[in-house]
Amino acid sequence: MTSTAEPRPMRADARRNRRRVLDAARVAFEEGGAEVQMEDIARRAGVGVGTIYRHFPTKQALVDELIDEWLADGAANAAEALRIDDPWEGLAHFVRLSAEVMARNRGLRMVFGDIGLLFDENTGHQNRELHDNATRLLARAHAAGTLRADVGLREFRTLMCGLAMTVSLAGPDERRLYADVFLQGLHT
Amino acid sequence: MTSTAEPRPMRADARRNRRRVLDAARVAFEEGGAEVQMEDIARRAGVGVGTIYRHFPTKQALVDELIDEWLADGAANAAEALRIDDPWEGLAHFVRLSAEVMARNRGLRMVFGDIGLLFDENTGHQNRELHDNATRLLARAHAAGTLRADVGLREFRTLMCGLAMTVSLAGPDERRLYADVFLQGLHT
Amino acid sequence: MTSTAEPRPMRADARRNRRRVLDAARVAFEEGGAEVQMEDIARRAGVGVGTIYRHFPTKQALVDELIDEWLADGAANAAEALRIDDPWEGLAHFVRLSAEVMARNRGLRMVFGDIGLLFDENTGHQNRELHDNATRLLARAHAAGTLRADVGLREFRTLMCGLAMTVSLAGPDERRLYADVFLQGLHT
Amino acid sequence: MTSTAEPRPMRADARRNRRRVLDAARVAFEEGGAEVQMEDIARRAGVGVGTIYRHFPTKQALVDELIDEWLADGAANAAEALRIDDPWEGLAHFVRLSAEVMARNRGLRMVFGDIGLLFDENTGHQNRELHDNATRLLARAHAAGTLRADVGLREFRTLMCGLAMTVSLAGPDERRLYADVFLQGLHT
DNA sequence: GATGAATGAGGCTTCATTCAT
DNA sequence: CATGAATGAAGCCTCATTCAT
Repeated sequence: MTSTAEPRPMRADARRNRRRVLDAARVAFEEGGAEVQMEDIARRAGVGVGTIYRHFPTKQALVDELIDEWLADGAANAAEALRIDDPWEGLAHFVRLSAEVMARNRGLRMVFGDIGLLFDENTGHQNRELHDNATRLLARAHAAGTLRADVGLREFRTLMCGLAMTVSLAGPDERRLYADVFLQGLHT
Repeated sequence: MTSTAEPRPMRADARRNRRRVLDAARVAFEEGGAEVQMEDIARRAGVGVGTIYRHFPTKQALVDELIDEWLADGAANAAEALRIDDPWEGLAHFVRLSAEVMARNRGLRMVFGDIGLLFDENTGHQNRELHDNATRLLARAHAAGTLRADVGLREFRTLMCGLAMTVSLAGPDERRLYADVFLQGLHT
Repeated sequence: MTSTAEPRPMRADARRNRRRVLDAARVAFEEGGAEVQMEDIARRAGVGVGTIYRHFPTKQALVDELIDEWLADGAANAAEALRIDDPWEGLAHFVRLSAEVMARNRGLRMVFGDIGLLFDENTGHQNRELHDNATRLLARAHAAGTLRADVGLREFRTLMCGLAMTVSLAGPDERRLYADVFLQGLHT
Repeated sequence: MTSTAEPRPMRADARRNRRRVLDAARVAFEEGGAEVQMEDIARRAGVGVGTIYRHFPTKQALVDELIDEWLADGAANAAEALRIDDPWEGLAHFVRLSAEVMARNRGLRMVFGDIGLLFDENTGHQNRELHDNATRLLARAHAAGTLRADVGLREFRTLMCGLAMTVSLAGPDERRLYADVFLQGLHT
């Protein structure tokens, strides 16, 4: 919602604090699951709770911001994947990059329990760019005849939620295997 | 005081209430996620909170019971699958049946956020029979050369957690598709 | 309140249950302090909670009954003490017997925290006979000049509450010492 | 994070609130016995329940703090008494001062029902200074031949618990009498 | 009559959020 | 602006009492 009309440049230290809070929150959610408390996040960030509330009106708002960052990462990954000419390789690249992002954000998944909800129509979490890029990645693969025809955007998204679960349970060096199994499942 | 430590037959109405609580809890977790309140569960079950606590000392104990039932269902499914002679068909049957069980227990997944944790060494949730039967299902498929060699019990379990997430986001008629994609990913 | 007009003879087993409950309660209060639960008492008595409620409408009523028994014991002790001719020896005998009773009822003290309250005007716990006998015991000792003049019935009672505390903390073989110290303090 | 583990000076208002809570709790326990509720204490202190829990993690912790203050008062009284040269007068002074402290803390006694428990080995409530000073007070009196030889520290403590009960039932102007009777009982 | 399962008001405690310093 | 102390609604659980078996 802060697309244009920047209200105010924000002081350097304020921006730094904001960043620290977001990073601390991501780590905290990862270690503590859904029940991390604002005090924990504040302590990790090295600030007082009050400072968090200066930047985020609500705990939920803080979580929302993390999700938006997650989706933005996804959009960038999809864009990068589109630069690969081969349709299937592009899709595979996107899946592998996404596995990393999803693993890094495993804490968020635990907050919601249900990643799927994040991409739901009722939540405010849509990233147009991600949506568009993913659509094109799938379309190219469909056109090339390498992606199962019965897997559209909706199915792909649902399956990706499963992959998110899987990779978030796996160690860093296992993610590649799981991405491969996943991709094999999608191939015609 | 009953000499040989009989677990006591339990009055008919008590057993019925216990069952109602478990069923109500499953539904409640499904609709309300992890934060359902004991009062909610009680209301759905048509009993007072006290009755829940007579049967389950703790909210967690109630959840644990549901999980144990889940695993027991899994064990039974695996046993049924073993009765199918063809190794791959047996595995496929187990995966499809499991998709049903996992979908029915989607609420529990949300309670934990992390199903993987359930099968952790540190939690009390192991079902020996499920473990043994699954091991044999995989061994048969490996011997027949139909299952990817790099997918052992651990990997299978991790992947199943992903499938649990996927099917719990899907409608009843989509589960078959997701199970198929999953199985295709596992095949050599 | 059940002086005359016995409502009904009460069946033998009913009377026995009543007795068992009272005894179980005394022991339970002693071991568990004020927070013993009705279930505990029932278990110790070997009956169901319902049976307790058949005999005592309220937990408080059960406690009241125990207190009344305590006071009745005290009255009997005082009567016995009055049969000793020597005034001081009579008083001493009463104090020593009381030490036993108070020790046996230590649990009740913990229930109230404040034995003094038991003898308060606002509670229903007066035992006329105890009151009268104690008055006479003191009067005799005062007349003989062996009891401090500044210790009347009120003061004596207050001091006895202290002795109750002391002996309830002491082992069986220490009670005599504490009673002696107590008596020495009262002597002229 | 303050390198040398400073206990932190604590903000002025925080310290004041902590004090208010302790004082309110003392009064509340006195009036309401063991079953005072945290809400009551909070209301009396003019703070919210949360504030109590910021200072004391548990109701029990609050009680513990009051007990420690009680024992610290006792230790100071014993130290003061030791400055009196005459052994018996020193002991007498300690007993009289203690009567005041015990009366002021009558509520705490009711919380436990059993003060003796407070000085038990299993509770964390020992005050080394009180223990040492009391030991010396008794030793001096024993050496002077004015204190009964069969009353050691243990017996003295047990008897003091009785005095605590007595004075807490008495009005302010009666305490002196009860202390005198007590002392007379201890004298050779 | 006896039993123990069911009830539910009420207590202790937590934690997101607000506000004085 | 930053801090962390204060707030209080809300949740889990207990236990005296009631009631169906």
